[in-house]
Amino acid sequence: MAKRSTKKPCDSMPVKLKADPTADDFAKLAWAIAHPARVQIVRLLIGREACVCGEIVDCLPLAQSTVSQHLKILKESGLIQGEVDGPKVCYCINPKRLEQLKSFVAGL
Amino acid sequence: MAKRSTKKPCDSMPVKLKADPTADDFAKLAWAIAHPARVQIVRLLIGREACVCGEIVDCLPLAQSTVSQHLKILKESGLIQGEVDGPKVCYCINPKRLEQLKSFVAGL
DNA sequence: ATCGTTAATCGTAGATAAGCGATAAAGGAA
DNA sequence: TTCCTTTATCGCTTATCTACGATTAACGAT
Repeated sequence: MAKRSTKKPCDSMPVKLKADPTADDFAKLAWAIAHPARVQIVRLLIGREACVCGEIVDCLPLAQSTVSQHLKILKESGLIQGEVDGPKVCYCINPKRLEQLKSFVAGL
Repeated sequence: MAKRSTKKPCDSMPVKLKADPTADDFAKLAWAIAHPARVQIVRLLIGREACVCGEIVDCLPLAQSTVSQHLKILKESGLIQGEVDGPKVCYCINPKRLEQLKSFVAGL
């Protein structure tokens, strides 16, 4: 499978790849779902379209503060959004950002 | 956008989600590409189908030992494979594993 | 104003990641 | 054998993640 001496070196890109903003954003999105709890949160939100933070906490075997941190990470990636509703906060998926992630991966 | 009191609590899943092996594997794959350098390495390998480690080092603004660590992480995720070729090591994408990642994300 | 609920933040501890230089291991060449 | 090349690993430092309990902040209700 592996090509050996027949393969030329980095002809097309002999220079160092600069910090690729695309790769940075890709990695940022991948990082957001690079933890099982965050995968589950994202799936949960996709499945029910919106969910109050407390419900998410009830669905995970994690402390409230820990879930809150995961939600913060997901929010910072842009994958989810939180909307204050009185004393509660309702989280939902950001469809545009999700599509961005999908196209990144599909484009590999 | 956010549903409020009209949305019922976790009716469909009131119990804690157990450690979902699917989510674990998903997170593992996402983790592998959750770093810009690893995104670039994966793209590089997809684009040229195989590449000697030294070439990858030449393409990235990182020390050889650092690149080697990233390659190790990618290898552990199953996304890439390394094949020894004399003193060199030729890396290539594992298509099956890549497809797995794609279907995970597409299935979100 | 006070209480109760909800969620974010603080502080802390332990684990892990990221980066590098230096060294080791393995193979080819002289 | 002795070099030279190539890659993995070690040792180390710094920074970040993960998790938790406790506290704070914000809101509704009484």
